[in-house]
Amino acid sequence: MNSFTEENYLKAIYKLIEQNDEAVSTNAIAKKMNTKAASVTDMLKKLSDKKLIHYQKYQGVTLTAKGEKVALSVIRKHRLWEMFLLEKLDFKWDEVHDVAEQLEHINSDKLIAQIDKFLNYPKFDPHGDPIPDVNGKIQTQKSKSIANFKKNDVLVMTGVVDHSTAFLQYLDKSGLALGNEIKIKEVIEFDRSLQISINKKTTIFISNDVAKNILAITK
Amino acid sequence: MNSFTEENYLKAIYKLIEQNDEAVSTNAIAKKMNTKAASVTDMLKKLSDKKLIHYQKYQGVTLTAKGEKVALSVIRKHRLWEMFLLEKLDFKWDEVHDVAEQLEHINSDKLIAQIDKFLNYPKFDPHGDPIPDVNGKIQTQKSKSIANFKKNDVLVMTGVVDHSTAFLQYLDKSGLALGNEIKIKEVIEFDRSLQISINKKTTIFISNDVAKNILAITK
DNA sequence: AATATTTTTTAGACTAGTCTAAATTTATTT
DNA sequence: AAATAAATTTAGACTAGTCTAAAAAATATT
Repeated sequence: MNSFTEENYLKAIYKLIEQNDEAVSTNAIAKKMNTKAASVTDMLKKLSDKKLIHYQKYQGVTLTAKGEKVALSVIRKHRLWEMFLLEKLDFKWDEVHDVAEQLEHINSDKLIAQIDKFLNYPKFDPHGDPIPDVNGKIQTQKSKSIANFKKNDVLVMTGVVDHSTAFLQYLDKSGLALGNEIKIKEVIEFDRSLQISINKKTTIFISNDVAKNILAITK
Repeated sequence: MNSFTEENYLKAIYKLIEQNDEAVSTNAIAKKMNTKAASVTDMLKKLSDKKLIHYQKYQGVTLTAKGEKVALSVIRKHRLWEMFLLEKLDFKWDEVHDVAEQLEHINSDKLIAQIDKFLNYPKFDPHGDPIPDVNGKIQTQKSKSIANFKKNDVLVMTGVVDHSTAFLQYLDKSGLALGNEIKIKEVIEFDRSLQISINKKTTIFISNDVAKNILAITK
């Protein structure tokens, strides 16, 4: 078994690799983990001994298959617990992270399998981040503009193309935010404008111009 | 904040005090915690410094109000998590303990309040053990023979008076086990025999002699 | 009341994880 | 290609929790 600390290091390394797709430096890990480079070096030796990372002095690290599996398992647990807190226990987004950071280290295959089932096997969290399956497999799916989807598609908003204040204010006013569930209720043929529902509640109309600037993935 | 280990020591001390209602010895704690007396002594010093226990060398320990509060909070979390696993995630009794041992240390007031709410504020776990409330208050209730209850009472079976093999086999055959929910469906005036349902499923008849030998508390 | 036994504590050592400060290696600049 | 700067590692120390072995205190036995 791996300690909480080891799991946290592996998760941090995974996320850093994900960002730039190259070996990550001791300093980068230290920054992410809010610790000192010397402490990181110590841990890297240990993880290397356990065959969880590829590590050569001064050369940065990558994950071994074994290490990646552990990282993905932690990420899976984190995201499932976040979903659970949000959907079943009425947590707000800003309350979720700290608790999930603790829960992600609970060690019980059955527990996480049942939580997964309880949530009806979600593939993405409300951020649009994919939830790895039991085997660590990730549903990779590129965010697309919601103008590309069709009637009755259920999506999760993951980003925007236009980052102008004007546009963001418009989104805010319309009640659209990252992580929202968007369902395409109607596609108007004439001008490709959309009728969409947000989080199963409010329904709004948006022009094709706006739609093109909102990124989402299917839920 | 207290470490997992400190919480576990406090919980162990609480339970030992509960059993005999007197100061508990270093050895008793060592046995309960599966550790050595020397380790216990070290921890007792620490807990004493933190004003969580009353400790004088060679004299055994009791909990301070502060220490008892921590212990009760851990027990509350443990029992609520057990209920949650059993009732919401289809765990079996023997699968519950190890996971609850981990979950009881998760630190989030909101989380445990929501779990409590989700379970509809249970006062006893399926063992019949009381679940302390947020303030550490325990619903004390003595187990009584089910011959003492009346029609429509909903109970939790907590024990037996007669421990003979014959009786236990009879219980087993009847589907009666510790922790079962028993509802008094009917009390026959004539011979004080009972019609009871077990876990909302099977309904059986038992004689007053049998009823006198089954202990339970109201749910 | 003296001796033996049991219980508890102390002393010193070990592991996991962290730190500071110094040394070493790599990268950058001139 | 030297010199300087930045990144990384090593050395040694610290805390939390644990252990074994030995010492001290309390309890039981004769």
